[in-house]
Amino acid sequence: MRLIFIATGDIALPSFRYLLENGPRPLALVTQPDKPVGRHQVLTPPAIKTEAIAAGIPVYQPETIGDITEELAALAPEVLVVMAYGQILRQNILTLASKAIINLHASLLPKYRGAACIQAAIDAGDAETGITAMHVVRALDAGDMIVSRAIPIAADETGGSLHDRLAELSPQVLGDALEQLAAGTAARTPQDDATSSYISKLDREHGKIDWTIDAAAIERRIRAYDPWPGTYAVADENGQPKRLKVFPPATVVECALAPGEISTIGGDLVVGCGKGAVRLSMVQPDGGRRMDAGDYLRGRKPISLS
RNA sequence: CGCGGGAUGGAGCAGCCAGGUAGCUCGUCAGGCUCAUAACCUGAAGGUCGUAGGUUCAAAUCCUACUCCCGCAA
Repeated sequence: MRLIFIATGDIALPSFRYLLENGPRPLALVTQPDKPVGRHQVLTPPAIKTEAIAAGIPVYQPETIGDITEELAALAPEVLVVMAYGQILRQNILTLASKAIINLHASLLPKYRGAACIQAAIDAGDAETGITAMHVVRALDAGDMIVSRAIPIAADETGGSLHDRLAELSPQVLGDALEQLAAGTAARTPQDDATSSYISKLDREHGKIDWTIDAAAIERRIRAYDPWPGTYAVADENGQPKRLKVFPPATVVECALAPGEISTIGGDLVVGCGKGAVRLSMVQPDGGRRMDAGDYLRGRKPISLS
């Protein structure tokens, strides 16, 4: 089967490797241009590009994928596989493949269409999530579903750990979908728009903790948003507002504290929430490195969090 | 050179602006007290104050350069 792989995010790496090892070998990889990364803005290629080059797969990095429509058409692809590419595909790309254009999405659709689907599943307290393979249509993540697989979400699951486990699950879903497409037995299950939800892209500001909500919800969010976009509070250190990043694990405890009020009993940092309280174990103050909450309390003297 | 914060015994910090004995909260070790303790008391060990220069009678502190860590922005 003639296949072109379109992906940027690391979540697509295991699926790409799967194709390299088990076939069909991709005719080409389309990925986003190298981007400046980190404090020094070093131009960095996507990891998947590096692997493609090592494997001798041709790589395209157009600013807009529509720019290389002709080059891709010349490869006469039967199937396009898209995963975490980061660009909306135009109509002329959608009709490029003779057989199908499919997308691997990290949720059990129709739940959590959109970018932050992994975080959303943890944040909502879902018992399971998964990978769905579906046909790509013009509406984002709304195409008919081919096949999906689910995995349970652990009690201490973080966005990072779930991302990695879903990445490892993806090749199985991809394999299933390709096999069914080749055999002509692929399902086309329409998504129920009534039960769908859309999750927009997250940025750091989404990580500001609202201490007026339920402690259990805060604990889930701390896990869901780790490592991206991360969660933080604003600590009042003698009248100076200081940003305090918060990392898992956090635990829900019974403690009568007002939202944002802190207790340091026993060396722990316990923060009051709208309902209940959370004990934070790992934090990172402004200008400092990540440390135990107890260490933080030893040197800094926060009055409250907001 | 995108903007900013930081480097001080094992941990987290103060001291720096107005140079003059290395400090705080812990930890570690030894002893004491207690039915008991992440409790309390007593004592001890442990620091080239990131690196290299400079100014000075004298530098953690002032000046210059460098290294490393971190946040923001992307």
